[in-house]
Amino acid sequence: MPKLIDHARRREELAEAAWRVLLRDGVGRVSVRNVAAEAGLTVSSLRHVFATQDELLVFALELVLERVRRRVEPLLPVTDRRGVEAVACEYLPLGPERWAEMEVYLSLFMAAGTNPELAPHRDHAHQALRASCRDLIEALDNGTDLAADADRELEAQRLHALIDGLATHLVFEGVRADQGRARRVLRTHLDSLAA
Amino acid sequence: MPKLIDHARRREELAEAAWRVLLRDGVGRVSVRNVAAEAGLTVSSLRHVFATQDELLVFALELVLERVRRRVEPLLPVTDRRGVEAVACEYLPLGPERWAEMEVYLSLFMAAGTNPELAPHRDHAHQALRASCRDLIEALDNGTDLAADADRELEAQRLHALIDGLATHLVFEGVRADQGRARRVLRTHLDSLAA
DNA sequence: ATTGTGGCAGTACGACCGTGTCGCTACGGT
DNA sequence: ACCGTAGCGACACGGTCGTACTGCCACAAT
Repeated sequence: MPKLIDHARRREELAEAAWRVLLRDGVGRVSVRNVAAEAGLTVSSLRHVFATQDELLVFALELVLERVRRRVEPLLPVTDRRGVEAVACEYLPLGPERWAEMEVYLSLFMAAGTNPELAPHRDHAHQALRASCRDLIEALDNGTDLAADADRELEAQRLHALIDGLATHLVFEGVRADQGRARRVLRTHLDSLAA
Repeated sequence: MPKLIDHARRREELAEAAWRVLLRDGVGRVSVRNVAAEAGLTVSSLRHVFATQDELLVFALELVLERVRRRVEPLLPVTDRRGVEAVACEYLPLGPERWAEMEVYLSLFMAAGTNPELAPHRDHAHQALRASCRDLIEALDNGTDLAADADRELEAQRLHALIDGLATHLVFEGVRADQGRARRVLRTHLDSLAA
């Protein structure tokens, strides 16, 4: 065997290079050439690790999802109102790094509309966030922070939509959007569920 | 003067051809060549009307916004709870045609992140929808359908986020998403504002 | 010392891109 | 009847794209 490479590490390096290209030049410029150049490698090296462009895009999306999972996991299981807010806030792009992740996430989500390779990963992430919202509503219910007559499934969908809407707005409004405002909207929403 | 063309009409035809290309092949395939072919014209004809690709994209976005304005305008001014729900529902992509418009809208919004020509139009549309949500909350207030201690501006932002979140979910979930569900979530939200 | 192979560089191919430019054609204004 | 010009067809230029392919090189295994 000749020189060996840490494949997992290189995959992450290339995916992060893909993020930077996407953030700087848009999802349409995420080509194997541009990403390889951004990572300081040749196209051949990139294609040793990602045989096709789609593999690269899929991994770049999965890396975003994994980063979010990694942040949320230590906060589980959620038992009280405070925990619900902590997890929900984790889904919002608060801070430049998470803002960048959200931009990548949204761009690849839109790209999944016409990219069959991306679509299953988008759907899985969408359903996972929906399930997480169900858990959050469930936690509020156990903690008596949810009105007795509330429709749990419907409230999970409402929370899911609100989180994605707030996140989308933060992306649209740029890195320097008012993040405290988004937090306050989320807090108000959670408060209103108890009434 | 030689043969004359209805410019306004042709601009709309070309913009709708651009929509079809975007929906079928993705925003990355909205090139002057593809759009011209979709409209059954030559590139030269297209470029007689839209000198550059950016002009075409901007007009395609503006056409979406104008269609929405045209639908909402006859519902104004909003005075009661019923009117609020009618206008808010108009912002959701209920039905295949509006679903397509929303997909175009979202795609071009994301593209605006790295396209300076598109960015002002995105910002204007974003602020216009925010203003409309403010009006809706105001209407609820006048009709005593808003809790007395509610923060109007914050509630406008919450409604805005919920609408965009629901709309985004309907786009993600495809044309055959459960639109009645989205309606029910919206109704529940408006109901909750009175409590 | 030989050898097989992972890693990487370079090049090539065919396709598509935005845009500029030239020239023809047909028709409205005179 | 003539003329200018809007409309449009065609082509070229320089660029980027994904991907395939060849060949070199260093090093682990033998």
